[in-house]
Amino acid sequence: MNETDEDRADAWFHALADRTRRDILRRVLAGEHSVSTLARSYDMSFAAVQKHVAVLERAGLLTKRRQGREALASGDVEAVRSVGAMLTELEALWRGRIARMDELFATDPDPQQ
Amino acid sequence: MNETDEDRADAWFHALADRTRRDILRRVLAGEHSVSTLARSYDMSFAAVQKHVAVLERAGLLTKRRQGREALASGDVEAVRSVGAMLTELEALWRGRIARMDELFATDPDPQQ
DNA sequence: ACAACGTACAACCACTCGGTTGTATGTTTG
DNA sequence: CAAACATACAACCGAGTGGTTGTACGTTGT
Repeated sequence: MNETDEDRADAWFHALADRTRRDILRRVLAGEHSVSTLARSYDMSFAAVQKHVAVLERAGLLTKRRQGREALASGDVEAVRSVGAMLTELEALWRGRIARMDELFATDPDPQQ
Repeated sequence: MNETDEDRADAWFHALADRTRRDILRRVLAGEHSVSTLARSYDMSFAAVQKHVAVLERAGLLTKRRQGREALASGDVEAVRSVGAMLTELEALWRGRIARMDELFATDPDPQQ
């Protein structure tokens, strides 16, 4: 795990640590939405929602494309999978602990058997 | 997804959004460690590490048990799996979008066939 | 042309975060 | 018992977060 990976992980988890952003991500994973369409769904200013979208974009969880005056946001499922993969790596460490506990019990007096 | 779930998710992702905390979680998933043992691994005060452990504990990603004067911390793999499951749910939303795109193309002129 | 719309960003504010030091309390060891 | 150790927590501080309003600018519709 190099420094850049940790930077990306910081951005991923920080982006996901806000419920409004998680909700935005759900919507744009399910389908493309303009920023103002998203903004209408929440009880906060357009600017606040626009900043949330920008955080998700900087984290690489969402991409935008321009269509006329609208910015259409789309969720990036590959990034979501990368975050999931990190959690799986954490699980693997835990499985390593179990394996070592097995070793502890497997004090086989006759490894030949 | 009810309010309590969102609260838990906030705590999970916030706890994971710091690289020191992710590193602590890796260690305590791999095996039990006392808080002071963990603290010796990082270039910061004991109090700072103790606070990181407390954040992970409040998020339910780690549990502590007392043994004499030491507090032994252990990672909770079930919580890690719950976080992973949330990411999987996000992926499912994306697959829903693909399914709807398939519907769009499946303009079958003869559904009987 | 011009009004309305959609976006982006700056400036500001209350609050939180990640670190510090200091203090209190319980536990182990000489 | 006294000294050293492990933990917990309060108080503080600079930096960052999540929200606001205001402004600027390109696009669309009448």
